[in-house]
Amino acid sequence: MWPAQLNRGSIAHPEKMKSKTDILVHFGLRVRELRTQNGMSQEQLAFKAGVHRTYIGMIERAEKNVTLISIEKLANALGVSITTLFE
Amino acid sequence: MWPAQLNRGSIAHPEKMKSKTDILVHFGLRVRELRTQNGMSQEQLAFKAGVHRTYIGMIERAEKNVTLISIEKLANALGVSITTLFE
DNA sequence: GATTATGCTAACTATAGTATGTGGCCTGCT
DNA sequence: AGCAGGCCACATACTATAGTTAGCATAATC
Repeated sequence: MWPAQLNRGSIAHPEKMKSKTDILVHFGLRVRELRTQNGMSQEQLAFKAGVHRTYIGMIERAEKNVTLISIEKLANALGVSITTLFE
Repeated sequence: MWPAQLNRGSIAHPEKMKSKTDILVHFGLRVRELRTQNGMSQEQLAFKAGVHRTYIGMIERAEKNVTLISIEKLANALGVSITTLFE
């Protein structure tokens, strides 16, 4: 269930609060889902993906707007294609 | 034809040259393909996606490592899902 | 020539990603 | 009870760069 399949602006946040964008939330949840399915800790995934260990947590908590190169690294570490990562 | 479907490291670049990562190259080409299919100029796509016009050119030339939020903006502006953008 | 579209340069602000360290929770063992 | 290990969240601070801006150059078409 991806943002593109939801109404736009389905999550309302006052401007004064730190916004958690839909796409980041869903991406983070998907990463966590696949990671735990693979029986990996955040640290193991971080090592395998070649990113910092704290960064995985930030991604899963939708705290960072991850870049395409990092998306690919995560997909590869999780053993899936990028499209699978967004399904 | 995506990097995940190719051998890793298929593009060899000397370290002294600025590296054009596979995923960025393919993403840029895909964006340009869909943009031109839609009959849009870079400026029109930029306006529709809510990014700067020069940035579209940089993306298409694989000069920038685009973030997830910008990927979503581009997908929406091109009228496709993110998975379609990576097919 | 003019117009449209794109490429390029330089500089800027905001933030992605890194790094280190601490603290809390849970589980299992003695 | 205490202890150790595993796991994760969080705070702080840093470097590299994403994305923006303004202006000029180039290319293609009429």
